[in-house]
Amino acid sequence: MRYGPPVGQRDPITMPREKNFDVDVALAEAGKTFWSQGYEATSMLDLLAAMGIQKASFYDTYGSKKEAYLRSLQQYADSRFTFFSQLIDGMAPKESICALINQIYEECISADGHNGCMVINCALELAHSDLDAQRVVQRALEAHENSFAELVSAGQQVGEISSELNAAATGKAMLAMLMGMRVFARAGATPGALRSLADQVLRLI
Amino acid sequence: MRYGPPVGQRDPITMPREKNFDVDVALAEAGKTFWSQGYEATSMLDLLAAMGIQKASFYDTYGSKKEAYLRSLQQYADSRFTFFSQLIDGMAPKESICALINQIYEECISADGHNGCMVINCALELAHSDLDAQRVVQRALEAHENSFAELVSAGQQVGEISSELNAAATGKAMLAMLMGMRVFARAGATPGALRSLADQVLRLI
DNA sequence: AATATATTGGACCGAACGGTCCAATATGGT
DNA sequence: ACCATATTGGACCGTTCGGTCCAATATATT
Repeated sequence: MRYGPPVGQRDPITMPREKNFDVDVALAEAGKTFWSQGYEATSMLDLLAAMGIQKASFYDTYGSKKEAYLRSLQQYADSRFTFFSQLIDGMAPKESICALINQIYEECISADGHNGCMVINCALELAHSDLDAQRVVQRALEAHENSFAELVSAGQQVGEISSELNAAATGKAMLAMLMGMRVFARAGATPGALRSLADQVLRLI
Repeated sequence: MRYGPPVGQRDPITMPREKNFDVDVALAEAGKTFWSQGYEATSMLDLLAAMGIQKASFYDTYGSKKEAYLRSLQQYADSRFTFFSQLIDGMAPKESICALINQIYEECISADGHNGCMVINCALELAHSDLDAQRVVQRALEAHENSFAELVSAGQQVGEISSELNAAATGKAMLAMLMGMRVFARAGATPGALRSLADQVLRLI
């Protein structure tokens, strides 16, 4: 509590200088580096170079390397989920599933494809020992799993998908296979192998 | 203190003292540590404590941290492949596939299950930037993929599996789904979720 | 006993690590 | 002009990193 004169206290009338870098943009650049190299293998020098800011600005804004990592991971997960939702907006259930699979396939064979999925990378590197990371990963996987399950269920209701299937289990299975595909991609699989895998996912419905 | 004359020259007749630790056993202990923590997150202190040897012995025997990692990874891949081969020895094709899936499921829910598969862990952490690691990973994945494909093909020949299926693509798909299962396990999935995934793999044949 | 090697335990190395701190300076508001 | 803050660039910190080296000692063979 401060009872005396407002020495050193913020004056609501005079406003400070604003940040001249975009916090989210710089965070995204940090995320790309973490995504490609992993958490441990990324040094502060790597980060600052990618973000284009100085060390003091980094610690003022993000607190620590791990906090920045977790924030960038959450940002990645959120943006991917939003993107996927927009991608299938207005599509029929089965068409949506096909679109999602093809989108992931395209990403796998793209220039960044060998980086795999940042959530999966985190699942294996950090989520094993860091509970905060594990929470983010589990929520992200759960969200995608539920999306697939709901699409399967919706497809069953409109008659596009056999009602014999267990929608929840099938959704989980599709996600698992796509995760395997991401691992294959990061391990350096050929586009042909990845295309084959993408086609096989559809055999689950 | 050293008594007597200074260090003499090597005598090809007199034989040296033998190592009093088992090189492969110590390597396996190192492997367990790498498996659990990953390459970057494992320090030399971690390694030496797990292996029960001194730093000088380590560098005399294994050369460097990375060489030890690659050797332990190869040892892991070899021992797993041998174990799987023995597991299904004498079994029918489809029975073999079921046994392999159940074996992996059991490992996923075991005490070490949250460590996932060391080959997959390496695929995501090191194979991305280290060509030697990538070679080991790709050969291991290829071996398992071929095993599944051959089992599917054999199952087709004896009428256990529909001849409509593409054996190579199906084998790859099964491996991908099991890889996803391993990722789920390392991310902290429940036994029930993993059981569901194991059951879903069989829907591919 | 003599000799050759293995192992130990720790000192030591240069480099890199994540992180703190500060003086100088730039930039926004009133 | 004045003030509050943001940013810079770098010095600096203690720690840990992977790795080297060495003297002392243990263990094998001849």
